[in-house]
Amino acid sequence: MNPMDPRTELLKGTLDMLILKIVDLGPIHGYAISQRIQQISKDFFQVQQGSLYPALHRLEDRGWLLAEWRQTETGREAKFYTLSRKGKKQLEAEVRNWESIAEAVFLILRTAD
Amino acid sequence: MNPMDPRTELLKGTLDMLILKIVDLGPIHGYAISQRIQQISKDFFQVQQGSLYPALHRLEDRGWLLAEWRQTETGREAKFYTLSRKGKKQLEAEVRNWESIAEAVFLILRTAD
DNA sequence: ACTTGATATGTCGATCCTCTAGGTGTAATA
DNA sequence: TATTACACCTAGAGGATCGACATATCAAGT
Repeated sequence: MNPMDPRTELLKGTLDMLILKIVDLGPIHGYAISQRIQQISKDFFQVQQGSLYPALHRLEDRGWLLAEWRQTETGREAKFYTLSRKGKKQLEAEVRNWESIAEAVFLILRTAD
Repeated sequence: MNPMDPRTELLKGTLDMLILKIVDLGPIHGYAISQRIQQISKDFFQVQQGSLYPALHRLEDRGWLLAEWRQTETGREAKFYTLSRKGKKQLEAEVRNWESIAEAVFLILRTAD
Protein backbone atom coordinates (compact mmCIF):
# COMPACT_ATOMS: atom_id res chain seq x y z
CA MET A 1 0.00 0.00 0.00
CA ASN A 2 1.26 3.44 -0.92
CA PRO A 3 2.60 5.40 2.06
CA MET A 4 0.37 8.27 1.02
CA ASP A 5 -2.67 6.03 1.06
CA PRO A 6 -4.80 7.31 3.93
CA ARG A 7 -5.68 3.77 4.91
CA THR A 8 -2.14 3.27 6.16
CA GLU A 9 -2.33 6.21 8.47
CA LEU A 10 -5.20 5.12 10.57
CA LEU A 11 -4.25 1.57 10.99
CA LYS A 12 -1.61 2.96 13.28
CA GLY A 13 -2.21 1.78 16.78
CA THR A 14 -5.33 -0.07 15.71
CA LEU A 15 -3.67 -3.13 14.24
CA ASP A 16 -2.87 -4.72 17.59
CA MET A 17 -6.48 -4.46 18.68
CA LEU A 18 -7.76 -5.94 15.43
CA ILE A 19 -5.36 -8.87 15.67
CA LEU A 20 -6.33 -9.55 19.28
CA LYS A 21 -9.99 -9.44 18.28
CA ILE A 22 -9.55 -11.90 15.42
CA VAL A 23 -7.55 -14.29 17.57
CA ASP A 24 -10.27 -14.04 20.21
CA LEU A 25 -12.64 -15.66 17.70
CA GLY A 26 -10.59 -18.84 17.88
CA PRO A 27 -7.07 -20.25 17.29
CA ILE A 28 -5.72 -19.01 14.01
CA HIS A 29 -2.39 -18.56 12.27
CA GLY A 30 -0.84 -15.31 11.10
CA TYR A 31 -1.47 -15.58 7.41
CA ALA A 32 -5.14 -16.33 8.05
CA ILE A 33 -5.43 -13.40 10.44
CA SER A 34 -4.57 -10.94 7.72
CA GLN A 35 -7.04 -12.63 5.38
CA ARG A 36 -9.79 -12.48 7.99
CA ILE A 37 -9.20 -8.80 8.68
CA GLN A 38 -9.32 -8.04 4.99
CA GLN A 39 -12.41 -10.16 4.46
CA ILE A 40 -14.44 -8.85 7.41
CA SER A 41 -13.54 -5.25 6.61
CA LYS A 42 -14.70 -5.83 3.05
CA ASP A 43 -11.22 -5.33 1.63
CA PHE A 44 -10.78 -1.99 3.36
CA PHE A 45 -7.85 -3.10 5.53
CA GLN A 46 -5.03 -4.91 3.83
CA VAL A 47 -2.50 -5.95 6.43
CA GLN A 48 0.99 -6.14 4.97
CA GLN A 49 3.23 -8.98 6.06
CA GLY A 50 5.82 -6.43 7.13
CA SER A 51 3.25 -5.10 9.60
CA LEU A 52 1.63 -8.40 10.49
CA TYR A 53 4.57 -10.50 11.66
CA PRO A 54 6.32 -7.84 13.74
CA ALA A 55 2.94 -7.15 15.37
CA LEU A 56 2.42 -10.82 16.18
CA HIS A 57 5.87 -11.08 17.74
CA ARG A 58 5.25 -7.89 19.68
CA LEU A 59 1.96 -9.22 21.05
CA GLU A 60 3.57 -12.53 21.93
CA ASP A 61 6.47 -10.79 23.68
CA ARG A 62 4.01 -8.83 25.77
CA GLY A 63 2.31 -12.02 26.83
CA TRP A 64 -0.98 -11.29 25.11
CA LEU A 65 -0.72 -14.02 22.50
CA LEU A 66 0.37 -17.63 22.89
CA ALA A 67 1.90 -19.39 19.91
CA GLU A 68 2.02 -23.06 18.99
CA TRP A 69 3.09 -24.84 15.80
CA ARG A 70 0.34 -26.98 14.38
CA GLN A 71 -0.92 -28.28 11.09
CA THR A 72 -3.52 -26.47 9.05
CA GLU A 73 -6.50 -28.28 7.58
CA THR A 74 -4.50 -28.70 4.40
CA GLY A 75 -1.65 -30.33 6.29
CA ARG A 76 0.82 -27.47 6.31
CA GLU A 77 2.85 -26.27 9.27
CA ALA A 78 1.72 -22.96 10.68
CA LYS A 79 2.00 -21.04 13.93
CA PHE A 80 -1.36 -20.90 15.63
CA TYR A 81 -2.12 -18.11 18.06
CA THR A 82 -4.48 -18.00 21.00
CA LEU A 83 -5.31 -15.23 23.48
CA SER A 84 -3.83 -15.41 26.96
CA ARG A 85 -5.82 -14.15 29.91
CA LYS A 86 -3.72 -11.00 29.85
CA GLY A 87 -4.46 -10.70 26.15
CA LYS A 88 -8.17 -10.92 26.77
CA LYS A 89 -7.99 -8.09 29.27
CA GLN A 90 -5.82 -6.08 26.93
CA LEU A 91 -8.35 -6.55 24.15
CA GLU A 92 -11.17 -5.38 26.37
CA ALA A 93 -9.17 -2.32 27.41
CA GLU A 94 -8.27 -1.49 23.84
CA VAL A 95 -11.86 -1.81 22.68
CA ARG A 96 -13.06 0.50 25.42
CA ASN A 97 -10.32 2.92 24.49
CA TRP A 98 -11.14 2.78 20.79
CA GLU A 99 -14.79 3.52 21.54
CA SER A 100 -13.79 6.52 23.62
CA ILE A 101 -11.52 7.77 20.88
CA ALA A 102 -14.16 7.33 18.21
CA GLU A 103 -16.65 9.17 20.38
CA ALA A 104 -14.23 12.04 21.04
CA VAL A 105 -13.32 12.30 17.37
CA PHE A 106 -16.94 12.42 16.32
CA LEU A 107 -17.65 15.05 18.97
CA ILE A 108 -15.08 17.26 17.32
CA LEU A 109 -16.08 16.44 13.75
CA ARG A 110 -19.72 17.23 14.45
CA THR A 111 -18.95 20.57 16.07
CA ALA A 112 -20.51 23.44 14.17
CA ASP A 113 -19.55 27.06 14.62
CA MET B 1 0.82 12.12 30.78
CA ASN B 2 1.85 8.60 31.71
CA PRO B 3 3.33 6.71 28.75
CA MET B 4 0.98 3.86 29.59
CA ASP B 5 -2.02 6.16 29.44
CA PRO B 6 -4.02 5.08 26.40
CA ARG B 7 -4.80 8.71 25.63
CA THR B 8 -1.16 9.04 24.72
CA GLU B 9 -2.20 7.14 21.63
CA LEU B 10 -3.93 10.12 20.19
CA LEU B 11 -4.63 7.74 17.30
CA LYS B 12 -1.76 8.54 15.11
CA GLY B 13 -2.81 10.24 11.95
CA THR B 14 -5.94 11.74 13.49
CA LEU B 15 -4.34 14.88 14.83
CA ASP B 16 -4.03 16.54 11.43
CA MET B 17 -7.72 16.04 10.74
CA LEU B 18 -8.73 17.40 14.13
CA ILE B 19 -6.58 20.49 13.66
CA LEU B 20 -7.99 21.12 10.19
CA LYS B 21 -11.50 20.74 11.59
CA ILE B 22 -10.92 23.22 14.42
CA VAL B 23 -9.34 25.76 12.08
CA ASP B 24 -12.31 25.31 9.76
CA LEU B 25 -14.50 26.76 12.52
CA GLY B 26 -12.70 30.09 12.18
CA PRO B 27 -9.26 31.73 12.38
CA ILE B 28 -7.46 30.57 15.48
CA HIS B 29 -3.93 30.33 16.84
CA GLY B 30 -2.05 27.20 17.80
CA TYR B 31 -2.33 27.40 21.55
CA ALA B 32 -6.07 27.91 21.31
CA ILE B 33 -6.40 24.97 18.92
CA SER B 34 -5.08 22.57 21.52
CA GLN B 35 -7.39 24.06 24.11
CA ARG B 36 -10.41 23.76 21.82
CA ILE B 37 -9.64 20.13 21.04
CA GLN B 38 -9.30 19.35 24.72
CA GLN B 39 -12.46 21.25 25.59
CA ILE B 40 -14.68 19.79 22.86
CA SER B 41 -13.45 16.26 23.52
CA LYS B 42 -14.27 16.77 27.20
CA ASP B 43 -10.62 16.52 28.22
CA PHE B 44 -10.13 13.21 26.44
CA PHE B 45 -7.57 14.53 23.98
CA GLN B 46 -4.69 16.54 25.35
CA VAL B 47 -2.55 17.74 22.49
CA GLN B 48 1.06 18.10 23.56
CA GLN B 49 3.04 21.07 22.33
CA GLY B 50 5.62 18.70 20.93
CA SER B 51 2.88 17.30 18.71
CA LEU B 52 0.97 20.48 18.05
CA TYR B 53 3.60 22.79 16.60
CA PRO B 54 5.29 20.25 14.31
CA ALA B 55 1.81 19.36 13.05
CA LEU B 56 0.95 22.99 12.35
CA HIS B 57 4.18 23.49 10.42
CA ARG B 58 3.56 20.27 8.52
CA LEU B 59 0.07 21.38 7.53
CA GLU B 60 1.33 24.79 6.52
CA ASP B 61 4.14 23.26 4.44
CA ARG B 62 1.60 21.15 2.61
CA GLY B 63 -0.41 24.23 1.78
CA TRP B 64 -3.44 23.25 3.84
CA LEU B 65 -3.09 25.98 6.43
CA LEU B 66 -2.32 29.67 5.97
CA ALA B 67 -0.59 31.52 8.80
CA GLU B 68 -0.62 35.16 9.76
CA TRP B 69 0.67 36.99 12.84
CA ARG B 70 -2.04 38.95 14.57
CA GLN B 71 -3.02 40.12 18.01
CA THR B 72 -5.24 38.13 20.31
CA GLU B 73 -8.14 39.73 22.12
CA THR B 74 -5.84 40.23 25.08
CA GLY B 75 -3.32 42.07 22.95
CA ARG B 76 -0.68 39.34 22.59
CA GLU B 77 1.06 38.34 19.39
CA ALA B 78 0.03 34.97 18.06
CA LYS B 79 0.06 33.12 14.76
CA PHE B 80 -3.44 32.75 13.43
CA TYR B 81 -4.27 29.95 11.05
CA THR B 82 -6.92 29.69 8.37
CA LEU B 83 -7.84 26.87 5.98
CA SER B 84 -6.77 27.16 2.35
CA ARG B 85 -8.98 25.79 -0.39
CA LYS B 86 -6.65 22.78 -0.58
CA GLY B 87 -6.96 22.42 3.17
CA LYS B 88 -10.73 22.38 2.96
CA LYS B 89 -10.63 19.58 0.42
CA GLN B 90 -8.10 17.72 2.50
CA LEU B 91 -10.34 17.99 5.55
CA GLU B 92 -13.30 16.64 3.62
CA ALA B 93 -11.22 13.73 2.34
CA GLU B 94 -9.87 12.93 5.79
CA VAL B 95 -13.33 13.00 7.33
CA ARG B 96 -14.66 10.60 4.69
CA ASN B 97 -11.65 8.39 5.31
CA TRP B 98 -12.09 8.45 9.07
CA GLU B 99 -15.72 7.42 8.71
CA SER B 100 -14.70 4.49 6.52
CA ILE B 101 -12.07 3.41 8.99
CA ALA B 102 -14.40 3.66 11.96
CA GLU B 103 -16.95 1.61 10.05
CA ALA B 104 -14.39 -1.04 9.13
CA VAL B 105 -13.05 -1.22 12.67
CA PHE B 106 -16.52 -1.61 14.13
CA LEU B 107 -17.31 -4.30 11.57
CA ILE B 108 -14.41 -6.29 12.95
CA LEU B 109 -15.05 -5.51 16.61
CA ARG B 110 -18.69 -6.56 16.32
CA THR B 111 -17.87 -9.84 14.63
CA ALA B 112 -19.01 -12.79 16.71
CA ASP B 113 -17.85 -16.34 16.20
C1' DA C 1 9.32 43.67 44.38
C1' DC C 2 8.90 38.78 43.53
C1' DT C 3 7.17 34.64 42.23
C1' DT C 4 3.98 31.74 40.16
C1' DG C 5 0.96 30.26 36.58
C1' DA C 6 -1.18 30.93 32.23
C1' DT C 7 -0.40 32.36 27.57
C1' DA C 8 2.17 31.52 23.29
C1' DT C 9 5.73 29.64 20.24
C1' DG C 10 9.24 26.59 19.18
C1' DT C 11 13.08 22.55 18.82
C1' DC C 12 15.39 18.10 19.80
C1' DG C 13 15.96 13.30 20.47
C1' DA C 14 13.86 8.96 21.59
C1' DT C 15 10.48 5.76 20.54
C1' DC C 16 7.24 3.30 18.21
C1' DC C 17 4.70 1.65 14.18
C1' DT C 18 4.00 0.65 9.34
C1' DC C 19 5.68 0.18 4.88
C1' DT C 20 8.52 -1.48 0.97
C1' DA C 21 11.38 -4.75 -0.48
C1' DG C 22 13.60 -8.36 -0.02
C1' DG C 23 14.20 -13.52 1.52
C1' DT C 24 12.96 -18.88 2.48
C1' DG C 25 10.33 -22.93 1.49
C1' DT C 26 6.19 -25.98 0.31
C1' DA C 27 2.09 -27.35 -2.22
C1' DA C 28 -1.28 -26.97 -5.75
C1' DT C 29 -2.46 -25.71 -10.39
C1' DA C 30 -2.02 -24.49 -15.20
C1' DT D 1 7.68 -26.64 -15.86
C1' DA D 2 6.30 -22.29 -14.33
C1' DT D 3 3.42 -19.78 -11.73
C1' DT D 4 0.52 -18.74 -8.04
C1' DA D 5 -1.07 -19.28 -3.28
C1' DC D 6 0.25 -20.46 1.18
C1' DA D 7 3.10 -19.51 5.29
C1' DC D 8 6.86 -17.76 7.70
C1' DC D 9 10.40 -14.01 8.37
C1' DT D 10 13.76 -9.61 8.62
C1' DA D 11 16.10 -5.13 7.53
C1' DG D 12 15.95 -0.45 6.69
C1' DA D 13 13.47 3.79 5.81
C1' DG D 14 10.11 7.02 6.90
C1' DG D 15 6.61 9.36 9.63
C1' DA D 16 4.25 10.81 13.76
C1' DT D 17 3.90 11.52 18.62
C1' DC D 18 5.85 12.36 22.94
C1' DG D 19 8.61 14.20 26.89
C1' DA D 20 11.71 17.57 27.97
C1' DC D 21 13.57 21.65 27.29
C1' DA D 22 13.97 26.64 25.95
C1' DT D 23 12.16 31.38 25.35
C1' DA D 24 9.23 35.37 26.28
C1' DT D 25 5.14 38.13 27.87
C1' DC D 26 1.62 39.23 31.13
C1' DA D 27 -1.70 38.89 35.14
C1' DA D 28 -2.42 37.99 39.83
C1' DG D 29 -1.23 37.03 44.19
C1' DT D 30 2.20 37.57 48.38
